[in-house]
Amino acid sequence: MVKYQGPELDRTFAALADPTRRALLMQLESGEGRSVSELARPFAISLPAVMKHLDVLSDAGLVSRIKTGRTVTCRIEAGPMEEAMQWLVRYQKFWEASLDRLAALVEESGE
Amino acid sequence: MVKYQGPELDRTFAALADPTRRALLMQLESGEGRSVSELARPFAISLPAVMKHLDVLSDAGLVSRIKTGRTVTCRIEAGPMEEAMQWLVRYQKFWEASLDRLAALVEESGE
DNA sequence: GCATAACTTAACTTCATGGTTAAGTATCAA
DNA sequence: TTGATACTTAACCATGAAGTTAAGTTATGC
Repeated sequence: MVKYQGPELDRTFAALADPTRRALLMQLESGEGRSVSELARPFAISLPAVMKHLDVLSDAGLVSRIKTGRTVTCRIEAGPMEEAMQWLVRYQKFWEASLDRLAALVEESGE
Repeated sequence: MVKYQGPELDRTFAALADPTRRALLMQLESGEGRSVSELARPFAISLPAVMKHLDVLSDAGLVSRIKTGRTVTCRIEAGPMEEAMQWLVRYQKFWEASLDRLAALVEESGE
């Protein structure tokens, strides 16, 4: 019973492929919500450009937005990252020589 | 001393965002090398199209190619995936409530 | 040496992405 | 009620990504 996770993984990895979007997620790392303009402030690009990045992130399910009055609060939604990580874990054996305990433990518990 | 890992992560995540490329990597999962045409066979797309995907994968450092005579043997290089995974790990706390052993084990061994 | 197999390169098409500016819609504050 | 704040939408542009077909190289095998 394997979930059909193709398109979701596509969107997740694609969303994470952009440095601006990763920076946006990093701003949300504290777990506290932030407004769109607050998120946009550190960047040199226009507000609409940031909005598009937020669209990509929420299409990928990585960010949720709630409007309260005129401000929109963004929050991180890490669920899709879990799938991405599980995809990567399958290849861990290939770098585990240079890796620490993590690989060993996963391997150990895997079977 | 944090490595400047932006562009590498860009390329890694971008390479993983395509289902054809993920399928190519999955074919290399056994660890044994495979020729280009062997890799291309399962796909409905043309050989040059597959070649371009292999270019993206090797630009991202995820695949190495060695030419022997007229055949090119491809092998998986998982190094860059480790960085990607380490990036994702920072967000693990956001989904760990709903996660299985993996999270628990990583957490346990992590500190 | 000649045909075929295994790639590679080139030229082209189409569509998505990431950016812009300009104008539009709410909402809040005075 | 008017003006500023906070976001949204629209229209546009340049670039790059993913595919195609066609032609070009370079080995092998007979």
